[in-house]
Amino acid sequence: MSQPENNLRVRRTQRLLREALIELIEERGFDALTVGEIAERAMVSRAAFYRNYQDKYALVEQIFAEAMQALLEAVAEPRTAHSPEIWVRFFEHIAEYERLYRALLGRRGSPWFVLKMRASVVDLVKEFGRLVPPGAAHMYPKSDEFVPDLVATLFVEAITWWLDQGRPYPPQEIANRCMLLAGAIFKETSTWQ
Amino acid sequence: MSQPENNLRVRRTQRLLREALIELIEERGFDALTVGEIAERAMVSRAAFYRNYQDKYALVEQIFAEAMQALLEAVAEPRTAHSPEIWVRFFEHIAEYERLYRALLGRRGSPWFVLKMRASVVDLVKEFGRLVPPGAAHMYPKSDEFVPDLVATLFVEAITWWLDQGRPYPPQEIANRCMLLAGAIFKETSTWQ
DNA sequence: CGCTCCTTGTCTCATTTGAGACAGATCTTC
DNA sequence: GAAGATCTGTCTCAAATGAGACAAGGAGCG
Repeated sequence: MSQPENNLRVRRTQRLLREALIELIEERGFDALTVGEIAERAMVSRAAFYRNYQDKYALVEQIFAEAMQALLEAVAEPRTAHSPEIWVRFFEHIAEYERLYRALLGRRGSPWFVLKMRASVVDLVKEFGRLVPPGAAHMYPKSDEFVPDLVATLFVEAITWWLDQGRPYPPQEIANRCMLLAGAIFKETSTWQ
Repeated sequence: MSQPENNLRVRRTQRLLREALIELIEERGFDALTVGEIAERAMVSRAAFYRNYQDKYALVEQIFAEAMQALLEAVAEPRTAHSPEIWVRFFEHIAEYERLYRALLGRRGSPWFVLKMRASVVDLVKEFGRLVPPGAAHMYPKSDEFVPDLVATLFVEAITWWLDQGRPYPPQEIANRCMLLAGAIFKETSTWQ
């Protein structure tokens, strides 16, 4: 259902369905959509939809998974993998996929995505979190799940705000601001326990 | 090959091919394109291309024909069909299909389109030409093919200029200027013979 | 409750398509 | 001009899709 499929027809059908879904989320919101509507917009039969995806959630989940894949790749570039630079890459990725994230995280999306997004960012923060405030390594107890969660919430909130405002400043700057805020959280919580 | 086809797969294939062609004309110019390239961009097999079109010229011809159809419909709206207003509709249509006309008429297009476009506009001018300069009806000998041709050239040239400049002013104004110029031609040639 | 309307998920069969091979044309490059 | 590559246009067969029907399950409404 989601393994790498190299058949051209299958890839095309899935691409058309993905594009149709994003369009329709923008127009009417995810919750209001029916499978038939998505298929019609994609110029694909409803039967073909069900041959490719279990339901509309499976479709959006694939979209999401691919975006996360791309996000990881953007963030894990060798040269930047171990510097605060990764958060600039992070927001550059968001900007590149703006349409997708606006649709999924915005008003017409669903709280569901926000939760999934946050979960993904939590993983990122856990892996790269020590790099957030330059020089603040190991400042929070590694076993503590609360701090990464908090920082991830901050980042997701920042994304939606940033996109809603029409990206008032460049990735570099929003990344810096987020890092400063995250740094403050790190410093505060590092004195706990 | 171009009769109304209501099969969803056929319509989808043709739509994908049309979109791919426009994209590729923008990127590399019409002449440089191969059928295989167009098919690949469209995510359609080369075999499917040939099942739907004789060659790339047939494809672009269909695109062109559909645009002309839309142009005629835009121009022939009942309420405006018999007033100089049609030339405003004309440029509004151009603006709506800007991407298409830029691709076809611009540098990356082909002189071929310019000729086809001019031919279509000649027909328009012949049908509605008397409306160009308000009150200048019947000012040129109807059998004279030269004047409509000249005016059509003027209009096509105006289109490419207008689009290349990024549409410096609204359809209303470019239409007015063209009508004034056409009017001058009409007046001049009306004294001939 | 009962009724209607819509959506879902699944199925079958006809049809369009994709993959790939092919000969011949055309373009490149030496 | 010869050789190698690329493109064209056509073909075959397997595979994915489209049309349409179907039962089941809500959702809205009187």
